[in-house]
Amino acid sequence: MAERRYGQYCGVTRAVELVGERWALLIVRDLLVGPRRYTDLKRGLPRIPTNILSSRLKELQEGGVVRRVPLLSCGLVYELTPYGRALEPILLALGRWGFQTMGEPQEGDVVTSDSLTMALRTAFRPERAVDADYELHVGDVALRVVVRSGDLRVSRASPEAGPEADAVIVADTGVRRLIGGDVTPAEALARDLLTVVRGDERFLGAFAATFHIDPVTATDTPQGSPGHGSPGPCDPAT
Amino acid sequence: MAERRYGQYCGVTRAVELVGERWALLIVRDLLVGPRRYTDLKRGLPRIPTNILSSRLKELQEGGVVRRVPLLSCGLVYELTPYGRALEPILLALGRWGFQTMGEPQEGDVVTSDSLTMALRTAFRPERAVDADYELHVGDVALRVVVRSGDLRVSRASPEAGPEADAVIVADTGVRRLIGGDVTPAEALARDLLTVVRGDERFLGAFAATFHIDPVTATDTPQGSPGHGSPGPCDPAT
DNA sequence: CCGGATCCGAATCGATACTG
DNA sequence: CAGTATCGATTCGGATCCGG
Repeated sequence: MAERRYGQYCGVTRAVELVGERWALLIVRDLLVGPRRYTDLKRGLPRIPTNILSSRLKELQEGGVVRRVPLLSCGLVYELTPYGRALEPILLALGRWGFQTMGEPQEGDVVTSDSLTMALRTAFRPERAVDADYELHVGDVALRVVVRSGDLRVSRASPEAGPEADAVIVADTGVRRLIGGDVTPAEALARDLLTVVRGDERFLGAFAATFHIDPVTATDTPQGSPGHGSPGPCDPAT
Repeated sequence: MAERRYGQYCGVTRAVELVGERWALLIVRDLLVGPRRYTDLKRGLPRIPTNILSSRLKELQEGGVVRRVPLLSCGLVYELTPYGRALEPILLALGRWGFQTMGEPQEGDVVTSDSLTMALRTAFRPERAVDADYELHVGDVALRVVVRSGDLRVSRASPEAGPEADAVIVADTGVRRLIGGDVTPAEALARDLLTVVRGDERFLGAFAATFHIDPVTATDTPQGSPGHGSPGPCDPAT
């Protein structure tokens, strides 16, 4: 099980050797939410084969990204090492980047608690954040989302204790267009992309201000430096 | 050739579906330096099978990451779309992350012009940059590295025109320890990790100030939020 | 239930050869 | 220069099984 190498002495190469294998970054994504048991990971990644999960965890441990922590008489959990946690800004940026071309969900796609939590983190704008307390339902995931003084805290919504949040938003995948700015809160309500089942509908404005991802933001360097130009002095056609 | 899906409706998932396949991010890395021909990419990725390069380029085009641009009577090049270029900060961060655990080169590892260029970009500190003009040799790659008023420009060193740069640094892979801060410029010279074949050796101090990657920088959130805690109220052992 | 290990067919990857 | 074709080696996916 020697790790598959690319044969280059380079930081990017080393990085993709550590976390570039199939499923690895999704495991890291879930572990960024918190330590997880083997079974939690399996539930959060419904289509991962168990032998692959097992291999990845082993490789991530060898790479110093993940640590295996036994709990006193309670089984064990996997958690990120400090080195693994340093991937957080990278995964948030990757999530923002991928968000922009997500389109509509494909048949069979699921939304998991951890992926939705990370999605909210990627979209969170501390500088525009409006204090509020939401309960957000997407698919069959229900999260409690508390925004307070520029800080975001996401946890699972407790099923029994009902009337706690300021607003309960039910938004099966339509929340993407709100966060992406494709629709205004009013439009989203009018087109029934989501509903506010309890609390003032105006909390939707606060939500849209707090969670937002704008389209692209490419660095507009004029595409590469000259001097590397193997292409030479030819103009692009069209 | 249907893209291999993970079955999750999530930004990170979408991102790894677009650029997570083997070799894809290394292709993007090279294209971040500038538009490249098929053959350039092949030379820059010596161990990529040509059919894989072909497949990846096709997939990256379908994903809107790469564009195929015919040159007037001069063949064609691949270049990043604006969406693809938006990966630049992510690849730079990944490069910094991987850099920290690169260790010594393995047998057969190569350093390519594009990978070294990107490595310099990942390590570049505009705020500490000292204006200078280097010629940097690593392996059989020779780059011209010009730092001027907080700006970095890297190009291939022209083999014939010799005496141009302020200093010529020859540093087969030892430059990693200098950039990583493992050694001071003086130590690097004393231990013969690199040599300054022309120009004042003090340019090495400028170089080390300008190009630097420090160890880790993990966000020190106390490891995940409570409320997600399936692990429950058990203390970690040890 | 938890934490995997094992087995096997299907898909992908790697290496080389070949072509317009 | 810019790929396609072929084929064996690996890896992945899906299912089952097993010890605590």
